[in-house]
Amino acid sequence: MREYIRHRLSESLQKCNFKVDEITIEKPKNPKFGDYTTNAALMIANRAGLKPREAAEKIIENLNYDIKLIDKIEIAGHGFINFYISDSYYFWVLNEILKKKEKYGLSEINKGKRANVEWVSANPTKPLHAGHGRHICLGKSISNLLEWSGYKVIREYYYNDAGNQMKVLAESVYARYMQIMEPGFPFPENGYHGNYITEIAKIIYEKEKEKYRNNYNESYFKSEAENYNFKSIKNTLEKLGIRHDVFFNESDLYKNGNIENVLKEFKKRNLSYISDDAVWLKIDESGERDKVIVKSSGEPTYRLPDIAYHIEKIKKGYDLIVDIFGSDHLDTYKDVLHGAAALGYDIKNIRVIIHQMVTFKVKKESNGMNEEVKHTTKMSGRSGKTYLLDDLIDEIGADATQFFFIMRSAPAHLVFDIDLAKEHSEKNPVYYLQYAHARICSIIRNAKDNFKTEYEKFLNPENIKPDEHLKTKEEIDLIRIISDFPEVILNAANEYEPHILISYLNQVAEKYHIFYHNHRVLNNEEINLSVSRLLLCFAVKQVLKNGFDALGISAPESM
RNA sequence: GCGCCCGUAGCUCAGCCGGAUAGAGCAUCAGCCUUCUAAGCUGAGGGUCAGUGGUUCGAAUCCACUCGGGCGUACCA
Repeated sequence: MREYIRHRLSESLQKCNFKVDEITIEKPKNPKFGDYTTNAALMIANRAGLKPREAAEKIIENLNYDIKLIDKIEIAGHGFINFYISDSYYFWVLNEILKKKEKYGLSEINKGKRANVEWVSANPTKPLHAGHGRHICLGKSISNLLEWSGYKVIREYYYNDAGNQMKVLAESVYARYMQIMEPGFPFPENGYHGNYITEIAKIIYEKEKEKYRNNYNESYFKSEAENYNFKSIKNTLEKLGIRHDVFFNESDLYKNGNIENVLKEFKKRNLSYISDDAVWLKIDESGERDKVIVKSSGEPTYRLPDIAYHIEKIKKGYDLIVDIFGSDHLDTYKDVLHGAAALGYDIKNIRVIIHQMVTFKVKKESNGMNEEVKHTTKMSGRSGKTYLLDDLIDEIGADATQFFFIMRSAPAHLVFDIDLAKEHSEKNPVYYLQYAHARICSIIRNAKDNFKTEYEKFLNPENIKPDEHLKTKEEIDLIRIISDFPEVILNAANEYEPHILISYLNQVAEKYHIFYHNHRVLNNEEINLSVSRLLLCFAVKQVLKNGFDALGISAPESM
């Protein structure tokens, strides 16, 4: 509809000889200003030497449009042109929803294109903690949204199984293993401290007893620890319904010589130099921002394999490559992109999403007083315990976890109110949405069980014309809002912002609850009205369901 | 110091590629269940859009500066 108006408008503008670079057509906040509005007249008035209202009149005179779609066009305010869309258009959309069902809202704009989304990519050195949640849930929803915009999405996990960290991990486990037999055995200075390390050591001891006592086998301890951690990570992801298509092993980059090749290329193009026995990558003229890519010890820093990895992704020819990072990785991705670009690779298809950190808020009852306790991302209080993502999911459920982590725009800091998320009541914003869906399911069940005639007509609605029966404000508002769904979901995908979809679905649920409160759906006396309302309910249910799918939350049949 | 992000109702946040009266949830207060789920609906109060200056028909939105907060600025990942 927006595009229709845009086309008609530019035709008219051409006829009037008005030149304008970009006309904006938007939905006014206030419904009394119509369904769509344009400021075209205000934009061109100055240049055309006309008053805005005069320009608006001229535009309308030359406007050619279908009166079946547009009821009326008005000039308002200083020179806004407001379009009022006819109800028959919205009833046509209602029919479309009922036809397209689970495909309603699926865009074809990116049909045939492939997108690679890489996220999570946590190192198998420790279990996922709650702070990881935002990253994980954002990536899940963004991947879904891209699918709704038409992409074939490849979900990828960059598996970082090389480098120094794994060595430290193995040594940490070995130390705990030894401590079972010799409590005084020294723990490595920069070792991993979590309880899970001790847990892994115990498992090894039970399996192998004293086989490795004073007989350190790095690769054995490494692989035991790695497997344990990765299993735990995958298990947590599984709870959130996340499955990756590709696990890309960092170590492969070493095995197949990619790292070395990239290093050679840098050298050949004079983009790197040696200083203090380390290899540095040139970033800019000043040299102040140059970064070490190979340490003096001969080991690469993480930047080098990251560059090689991104080059691999670019070579695969994706139409879109999405990287999702927390703000703590801010500087590194710039170096990585810079490195790839410096070697002549095209980085224009790479889109980097940076999200801010999370603060968790918990209210604790202590001594009868309410004490508000805030934890930061790392959630490592004095107790030494970290708050695991797993525990969060177990405590508040997968849907609330998903919802709360994506309910704010990525660049904004997020305060996660755990008590609110836990609340199984009207306070919890997740349930507001899901409840609307469950209510509809309940009505459909009721129809099936107690309104046989209506239900059969509903399944076979050939002779039912909803536009003859749905006349009230609540019904029309509802039809209007669900007709926006394709536009909104595409917008959320283009912006990589799931929260756009959340606020929209909130409006849908709100309109539905109002409708529900004011009108009874099933009614023995007015069969066709009941069936028409059933059809409307079904369409709303479909929009909610499709939206939940893109967000990554479930659509409960009952609550 | 430098780079990125944020500053909007008591709290958490939308709105930000300029548009008409700045919105939502929570919290507070007042109403609505013999009828398909009250996890719902209706109403009320609550604002110097951090500040100052600029750009223009018009600024929460764009620009500059100031003040606050977060993150980064490693031969850690």
